[in-house]
Amino acid sequence: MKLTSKGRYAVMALADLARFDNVNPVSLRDISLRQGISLDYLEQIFSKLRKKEIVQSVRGIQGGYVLNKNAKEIKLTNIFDAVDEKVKTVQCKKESKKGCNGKSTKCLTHNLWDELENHINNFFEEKSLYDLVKDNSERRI
Amino acid sequence: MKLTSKGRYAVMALADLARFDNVNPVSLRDISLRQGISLDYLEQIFSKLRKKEIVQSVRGIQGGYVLNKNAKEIKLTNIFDAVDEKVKTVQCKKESKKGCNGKSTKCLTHNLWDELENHINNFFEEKSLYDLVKDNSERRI
DNA sequence: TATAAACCTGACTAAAATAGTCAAGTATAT
DNA sequence: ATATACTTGACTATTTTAGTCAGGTTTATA
Repeated sequence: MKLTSKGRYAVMALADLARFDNVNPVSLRDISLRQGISLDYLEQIFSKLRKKEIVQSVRGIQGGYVLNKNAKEIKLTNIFDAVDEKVKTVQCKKESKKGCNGKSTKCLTHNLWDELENHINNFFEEKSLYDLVKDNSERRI
Repeated sequence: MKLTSKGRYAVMALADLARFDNVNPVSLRDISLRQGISLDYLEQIFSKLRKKEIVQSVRGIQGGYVLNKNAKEIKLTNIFDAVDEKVKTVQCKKESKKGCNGKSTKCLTHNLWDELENHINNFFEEKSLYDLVKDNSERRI
């Protein structure tokens, strides 16, 4: 059970962006250098973030990305959703909800996995990008 | 972020065991049939569970496995730990705790991942095998 | 208006993890 | 005796991950 780099990088990059986007757009190159994430990989990630309207792009020299919403309105859920970082506990979801293929003993633990998924997703629902940067605002230059 | 089959199967198999081990040891073959898990794979899993003293084996005809502790004392944490299902959110843990390699901007999100790990692990600490089977005891034959 | 910075896209791939299978045993109740 | 069931270790196909690579397009500014 682990978080993938894609989800982790997305949050790291947006946290970085949230701290530095006050004046100008932030270039991926800067984020790449500060966070130690490959530029090419960042481009993939930001392409998805843009499609989900979490960030906005500014092309050309001095271009980059800016947040498309207030940092308080961007939940971790939204970020993970954008980059396809899903919380999956069990496959049998798509089948009939009760009994999982009719074998009633099979999914003794079905409710457990549901609870676990909810438990984790609640965490992501409660945290916003703002929650991350406010704690680090004293580091701001 | 997903739960692996190994962890999931371990819990499913133990829940099955907890329901049926009142009288006799439960054979892996029975669990395999009821839960739809490959026998060979179950053997790998139970080998680990036995080493961690979560179950006890009984050899020979009519043999099988029994729980080695009261179901209330077996937490999901213990199960996942036994089969190496770990909750991992971030790699930089092993390095220096502050700043992650000295780059102070890098781990803006470090605390977040710690919180997430704790959040998930708390869930596993709170749930015991008994919690699973008590909810399903009315299904018992 | 040339040009370099920076965004944009899709295809490709090496490495790691996963989810098993397979083979060859050993122990013991009946 | 012997069938049942545990025991162990090696092996492997598939999938996922975590990127790289190549080739663009856009636009501020000198």
